Amino acid sequence: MDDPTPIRAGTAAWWLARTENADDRPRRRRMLSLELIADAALSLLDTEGAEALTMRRLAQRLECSQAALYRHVTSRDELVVVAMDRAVGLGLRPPPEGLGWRESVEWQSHSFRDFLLAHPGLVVFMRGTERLSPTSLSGLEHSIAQFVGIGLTVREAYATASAFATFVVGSVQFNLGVDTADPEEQRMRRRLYEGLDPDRHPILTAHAEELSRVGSRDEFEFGLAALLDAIEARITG
Amino acid sequence: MDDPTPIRAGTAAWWLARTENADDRPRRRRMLSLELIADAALSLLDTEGAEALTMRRLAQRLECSQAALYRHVTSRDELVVVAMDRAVGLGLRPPPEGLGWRESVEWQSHSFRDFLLAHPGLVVFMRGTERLSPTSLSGLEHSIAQFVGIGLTVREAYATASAFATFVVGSVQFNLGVDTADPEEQRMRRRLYEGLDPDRHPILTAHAEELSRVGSRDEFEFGLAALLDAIEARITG
DNA sequence: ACCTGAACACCGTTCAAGT
DNA sequence: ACCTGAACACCGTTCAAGT
Repeated sequence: MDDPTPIRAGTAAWWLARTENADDRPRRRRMLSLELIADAALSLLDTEGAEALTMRRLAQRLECSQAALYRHVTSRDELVVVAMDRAVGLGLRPPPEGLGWRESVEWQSHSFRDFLLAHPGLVVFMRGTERLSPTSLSGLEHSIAQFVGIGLTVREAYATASAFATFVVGSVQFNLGVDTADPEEQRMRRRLYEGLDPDRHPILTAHAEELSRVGSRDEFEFGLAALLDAIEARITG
Repeated sequence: MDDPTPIRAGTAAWWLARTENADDRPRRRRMLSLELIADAALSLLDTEGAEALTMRRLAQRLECSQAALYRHVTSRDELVVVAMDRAVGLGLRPPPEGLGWRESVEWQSHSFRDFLLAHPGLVVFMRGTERLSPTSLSGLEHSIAQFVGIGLTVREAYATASAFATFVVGSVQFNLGVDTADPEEQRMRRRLYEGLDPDRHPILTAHAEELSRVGSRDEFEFGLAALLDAIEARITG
């Protein structure tokens, strides 16, 4: 009696069905619960990395059978979305009181980035499917309100809030493969730049040493400052 | 006689070894080559999606055994990095002549984004490990030169070029899970917003219809304009 | 010298069979 | 009503055995 065309996890329809049915869902006491599974998934990601998130290892950690997991979750994809919803809840921290809008947005961006960097196992799974979760929507509402408060239209505020989220998550994601802060990686990078053909790469060869030390952090700071400047320009004139 | 501590694909050391040894590597005529494998991988990604990139299916497409692939590539990870290098080569198009710097950067950003959107299967695999490939480094040199030409320091130009790459790839990546342009998705999103608690979500409920139509495109345009404005501000003031 | 079949240790998911 | 063992159809990777 399952739905013949299953709804893909993370779509609006999926989150809609989830929030609408929240109250009628059976709430018997059980050993296993969706929350317990999602939290176990997050701790698995933290301790053993992204590749370790398998149904087998999760079941092992929860001391149940693999099949038992499918009682609370229809697929691994769905589990991932639910786990990311929880992760967002853990990562979003309210900024300290009394900051101006710029410092506040800056603080929140850094805070969420630091959270992602501290939990690299999560990052691969952040694909935007957690954006409509209750947790994310609370953050979104708050973020839009902040931007409307300084003079943006609702629509602008929404796009702006989304762009910040996209940039913060995106910049961590696009730098996952390689650790640019690692001195050994920097040394190798320098040798790579130095060894290029100077005719075809005049700048990279000439500034090999300096450029080998520029990393994902610099990229992030530049982009963040740019986004903040753009808002400032828009509201002042 | 293999290296006891294998070098991770995509690190500077890996690209270094690859470019330094390029000339001594045996160049016998073979049916199979690294380029052929990488291109087959890309076409597999295009026609069957990201999950279809397996060694088995690739071997099937190339009419060889799985084991034969490991003669040209030490692991699936390495294959992915090589394939992404080729993808970057396909995606980077030189801008039309005669554009100003702003229009040129804008054109390049849109052009690469459109490439990624047209080949969604690739995007998951863009994790920054292809940044040091010969193809990417050519693009980087060109991009830095462009920014130095309008007055940025070499270091700023490097961070700026990286931030653009990060933002373009990141924004596509963070919107992979859900198609915000799909009318059905928009309709569901509207219902989701409308159904929220108006006390806790005053803006989302009040502007549900308008906000349900804002998508990843708007995010991207806002962020791109912000980055461009920031450069403009830096060089004029 | 080059390639392959077959195996190994894993996956996600299902379902008849148990209690 | 709930849970599980065992199976199914897949993975990436290795290697003895072939030619």
